[in-house]
Amino acid sequence: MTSESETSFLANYNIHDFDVPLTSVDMTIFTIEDDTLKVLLVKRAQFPAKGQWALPGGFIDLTRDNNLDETANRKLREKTGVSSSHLEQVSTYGSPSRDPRGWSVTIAYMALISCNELSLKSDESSEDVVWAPIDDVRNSYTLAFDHGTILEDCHQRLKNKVQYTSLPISLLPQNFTLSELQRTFELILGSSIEKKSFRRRVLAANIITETGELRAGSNRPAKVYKAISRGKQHVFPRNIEGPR
Amino acid sequence: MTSESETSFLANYNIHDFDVPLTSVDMTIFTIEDDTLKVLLVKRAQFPAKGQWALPGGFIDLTRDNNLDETANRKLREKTGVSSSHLEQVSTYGSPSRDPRGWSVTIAYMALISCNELSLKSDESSEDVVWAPIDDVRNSYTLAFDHGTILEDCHQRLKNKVQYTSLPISLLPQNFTLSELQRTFELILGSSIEKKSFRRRVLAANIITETGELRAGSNRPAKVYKAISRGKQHVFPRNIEGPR
DNA sequence: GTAATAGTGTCTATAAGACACTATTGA
DNA sequence: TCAATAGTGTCTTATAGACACTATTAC
Repeated sequence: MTSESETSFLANYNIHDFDVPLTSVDMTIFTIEDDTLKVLLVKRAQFPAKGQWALPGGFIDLTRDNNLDETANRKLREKTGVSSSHLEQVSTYGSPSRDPRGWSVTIAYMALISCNELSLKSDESSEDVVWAPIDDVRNSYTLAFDHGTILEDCHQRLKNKVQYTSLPISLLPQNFTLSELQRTFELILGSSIEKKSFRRRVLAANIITETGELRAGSNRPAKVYKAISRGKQHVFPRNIEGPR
Repeated sequence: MTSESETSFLANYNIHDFDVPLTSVDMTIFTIEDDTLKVLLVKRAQFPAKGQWALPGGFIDLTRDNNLDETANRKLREKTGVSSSHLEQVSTYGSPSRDPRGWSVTIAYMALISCNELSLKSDESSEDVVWAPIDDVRNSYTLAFDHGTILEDCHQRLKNKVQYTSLPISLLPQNFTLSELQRTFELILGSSIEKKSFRRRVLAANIITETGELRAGSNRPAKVYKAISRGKQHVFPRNIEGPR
């Protein structure tokens, strides 16, 4: 496959002979806490944009990462301690002006995690880490670079996907009740869902199974379910329509 | 916004002090010709993978491109002469092994164009340019790098989108009949669509309008339509289901 | 007239929304 | 008993598939 002259071409090839953009990975990490959809923000401890809020992210480790998903997973682990969850590449952004260091490209990932399986970690790159309610970000946080746009695009992707996939299951702990799942869908969708429709739809899709346990309360106990294949998303052939 | 110390940080920052991946843009350009879905392939005139078939693409021009879409549009123009069409970012790929020059990232775009508005152009980077029928690629072409995977992912995206968007309109000339449009959907979908269902769906969506012309033939002439807003895709709330 | 393709009428099937209903718990 | 939430029965509505039907042209 590799001819003799290709070998010599490669021997003489030096990546630094050309101008290449800076390339990084940024993460929009969603969770649900206190009945609210939240996103992970870090206060940058280093230049550029030192002291500003931003999405967590960083450079590809060329010696360790074997692909972009590994970079994203590494970032997720560094900030949250979580290693598995729904991880999805959303979009890639590039321009000469989005970072003051020059032409830069960032691959944006969206991650969904259950808030009770994690422990937030600051590190040398961030002086503070918070779960910001998504609705507060626009008013209470000024995000560095084009992270406002990236966050909006990821949020929009999540809102779209709640309409035709089972994705929000990844925001819950392993075990959950149908009411909890419905509430999660409603939080993302921003409107209420009719209970019977929701249950029919989810149960007919054959993606969750009863654990046999019951969740007690001062009311009728709810059946506890878990995903049949955790992390896999079901695609429905029809959107949730919402109230008519 | 930019503090005094950030300014000095940037003055001392040299992108070449760090290892950064090679970054490129690759294009999967679809069209329909001879009642067949085809994809544009180029035979590489330069190392690496000289002489192999590949998707058209290349490096970001840091002095001219203002964002990644501009890079993709430039590549599209260089190869086909077309400047406007449906252009959509599909996915970004990165690994140390996908290009022999080292850790590399490529942003993959999908473009849909009408075959009668274009003229294929070879240039110094490609010794040959062809429209390859999508079904022949797997058997008759060995693609360089990971372009086989990229092509499959883009093709899958197109097949998914035909089920719930009006995207295939972008594969036709400005004017078209409903039968031509239906045929286009069927080619991508890989199965027949019931005529009445298709017409109801498309007409109810209010995305095309009669031009007033008729397409003559040795049969009843067909009404000629055009897109109301060319390039914009309609998203249907339900998938095409196909034959029961 | 026929062949061929354009275009319609209308029935059935599927899955969502609406909403009233029953069920089961703790206090 | 009541309050509260879990869970069901069943009617209506919207849109897709099936398929037979009519319409309009060239020859």
